[in-house]
Amino acid sequence: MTNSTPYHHGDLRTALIQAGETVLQETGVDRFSLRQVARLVGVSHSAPAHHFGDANGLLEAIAADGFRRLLHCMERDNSARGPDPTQALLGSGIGYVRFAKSAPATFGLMFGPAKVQAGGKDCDFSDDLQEAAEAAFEHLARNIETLTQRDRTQDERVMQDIFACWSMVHGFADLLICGSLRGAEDQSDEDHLEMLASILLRTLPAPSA
Amino acid sequence: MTNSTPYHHGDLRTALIQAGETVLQETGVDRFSLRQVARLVGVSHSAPAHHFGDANGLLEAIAADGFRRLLHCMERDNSARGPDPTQALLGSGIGYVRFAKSAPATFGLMFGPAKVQAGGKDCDFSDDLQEAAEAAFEHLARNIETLTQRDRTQDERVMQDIFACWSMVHGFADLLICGSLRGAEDQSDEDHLEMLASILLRTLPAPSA
DNA sequence: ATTGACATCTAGACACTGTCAAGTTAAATT
DNA sequence: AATTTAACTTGACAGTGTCTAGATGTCAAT
Repeated sequence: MTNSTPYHHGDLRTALIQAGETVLQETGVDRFSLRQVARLVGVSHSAPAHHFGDANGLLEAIAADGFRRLLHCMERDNSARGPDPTQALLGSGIGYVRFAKSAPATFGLMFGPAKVQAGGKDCDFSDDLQEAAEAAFEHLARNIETLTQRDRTQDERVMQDIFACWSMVHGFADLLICGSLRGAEDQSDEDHLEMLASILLRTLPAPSA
Repeated sequence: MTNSTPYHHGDLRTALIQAGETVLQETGVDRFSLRQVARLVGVSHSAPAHHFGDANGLLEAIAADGFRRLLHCMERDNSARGPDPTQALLGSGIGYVRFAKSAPATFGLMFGPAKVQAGGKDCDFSDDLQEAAEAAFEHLARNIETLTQRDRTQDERVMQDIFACWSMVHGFADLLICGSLRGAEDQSDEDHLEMLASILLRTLPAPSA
């Protein structure tokens, strides 16, 4: 039945997430409105509440989706750089920044005020979020392990390497997004990524020959 | 005239900034409300608009104040570590993170969606913000210059050193705030700072002897 | 096929928000 | 002392999140 306005939207949940992300990018987090998302999809204003409960519920779902796409970006650029561990890790970092620039609002949401540990009544969304976030972390951790050829459960230094690398890439992405990297403003996107690569190379732990 | 409710609040502007920061920390950015700030100070709901115009105006003023306090924290821990350039720079980084943990909501605001380049009708607040932000940047830049004994206008590598150092410290602070540094969750605040110091030490450019 | 349980969505209401226009009061200027 | 100017209040409007109750479709069991 292809009625003009069917009572049951086929797959409202994912449609809301998609529309929500659109609204998020266009209007920013502060102007984000559940009702506007509902309007965009073409459902009543309180339909989203039934799927995501709270307004944060939708944002959490968007953030979880963001983490999955972040992981995808990292994996993509990681394997695009060939088998060398250093180059692969460099690729992951570049993918990280590339994603942040492609969806800055979502990126800010993912690492914004900690909604993860909020965990209200419905913890399933939070669980989904946490799972997606950890998957992205695992990708980075494994890459550093293969680079240093050490196990993070055996050697404490590996954890420090992970944090160091992650902090650098994340900070670079965040500062780039909010426009604080003044001197690099007039440069192109590729210049940014190249710069990240060069400063990352100096930070990366030397590969255990 | 110390009347109970004088018509003219002595110094409403700074009172609003102070109360605004309190509300920001307690309720988060999303639940931040101009009216609540006005209520807390004890003025009418539209009094803030007269001082800051937009709602973003107050947030910008809070952010500018945050940058000044950030600089203060950096300078404090910088000189507390003695004259050695490496130790001094380390202190600045520690001060950076210390501030971020003491006022996470303000910190998130400062590096959030770029309001700086918004620059609506009243650009004075934005100018103030930009000025305060650049002052903090200058502190870091000068410290790296004295460490490497190079001029950033003469040598391009200095700019890369600055970005590398800043990215690392900023990323560490941001990840720490949003609770993404899982392995370091059970540790105390001092442990966090110590860890930052050790991973920073490996990143910092070697002092030009 | 009918029934009833269930998930999905709508409609209306409430308190709250930001912002605008107009009015009121105090202070500063002349 | 009169008038301009700044500081603040009051009231109104549209928009928002969320709650409650009701309408509509779906599906399994009888």
